[in-house]
Amino acid sequence: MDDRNGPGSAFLLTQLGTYAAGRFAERIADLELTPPQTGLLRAIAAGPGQSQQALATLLGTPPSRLVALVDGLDERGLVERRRNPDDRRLHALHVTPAGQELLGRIAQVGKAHDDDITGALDPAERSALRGLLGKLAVAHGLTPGVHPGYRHL
Amino acid sequence: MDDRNGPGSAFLLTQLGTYAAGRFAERIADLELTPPQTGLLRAIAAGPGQSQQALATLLGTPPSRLVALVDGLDERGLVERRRNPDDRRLHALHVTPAGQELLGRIAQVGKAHDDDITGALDPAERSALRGLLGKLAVAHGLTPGVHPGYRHL
DNA sequence: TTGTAGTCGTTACAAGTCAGAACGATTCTC
DNA sequence: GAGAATCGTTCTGACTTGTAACGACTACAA
Repeated sequence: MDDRNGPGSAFLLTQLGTYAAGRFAERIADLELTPPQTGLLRAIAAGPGQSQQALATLLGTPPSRLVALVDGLDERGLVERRRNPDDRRLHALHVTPAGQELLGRIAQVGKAHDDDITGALDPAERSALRGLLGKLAVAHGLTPGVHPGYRHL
Repeated sequence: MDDRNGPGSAFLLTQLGTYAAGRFAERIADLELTPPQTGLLRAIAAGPGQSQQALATLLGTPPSRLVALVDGLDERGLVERRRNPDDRRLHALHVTPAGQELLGRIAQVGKAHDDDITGALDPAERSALRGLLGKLAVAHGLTPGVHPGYRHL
């Protein structure tokens, strides 16, 4: 390969991305959450009252997957399915107080995770990296806060 | 969530990483290769004559998975299993001329992929990004050229 | 030498995950 | 009101993956 120049940025990006995803999964496992559950919980909190189908299209997952995910969060009392009185087919999803409290802990974990990943950089470098990554995310039209991982979430 | 500051670098990293991985998978699909096959082919080329078990531990995959992967490359004449005369249990893996030629095309695809991913940055920014990502990869002890994706490869 | 333990590659098996089709309940349209 | 369409759910089939057993072969010990 053309390793005379070392790996390209794209390769480093996927390498670091999967590494970071793995570390994050380990961290939130302490909260007994999987990455898909975490993403779903955040998506529900970001737009309360959304229907499952709306979330399915937003997250890019088949509706049948959402059922199991919502079930898991519902059974633990983190999320509620409220019947929409105007259209009783829809289930309006809301985060419970317990879910809100857990979101706070998720935020703490996310912060620690971020510090861990970028720990080798000084503040100026961190800021520069953040700017460059944000620029790329915008350029490729990535939805803020949503993973493009079709299979994982 | 703490989205008042926007997403952290770690989140952007996983988001861009999975996105880049998906785009790369699409590109090499034109060569009728999957990402795991591509990684394996490169690993064999990087260290010719290695045994399958050595590769399994290097890539972090169970040996039983390697069998199917090597089978796929072997059937297409890209890779050879040569019997090691000193220890006939081992299969020394080598890339065939056809495999070498395909590696050349993979390198071209990788270059185009890299330009695509970092296309929104000017040369100075690309260089800066490359430096920062390389620093992080070293800090986290990532093996050069090997994905930490336990499931994908 | 013989035999016993250990290693390598392979195969067989079981568990889990996922997408797509089919189904009831409900609503919209004509 | 009747039929088409929508939402959530369930069911089913295909696929993937790790673990465990198996045969071939080697290394070490008596």
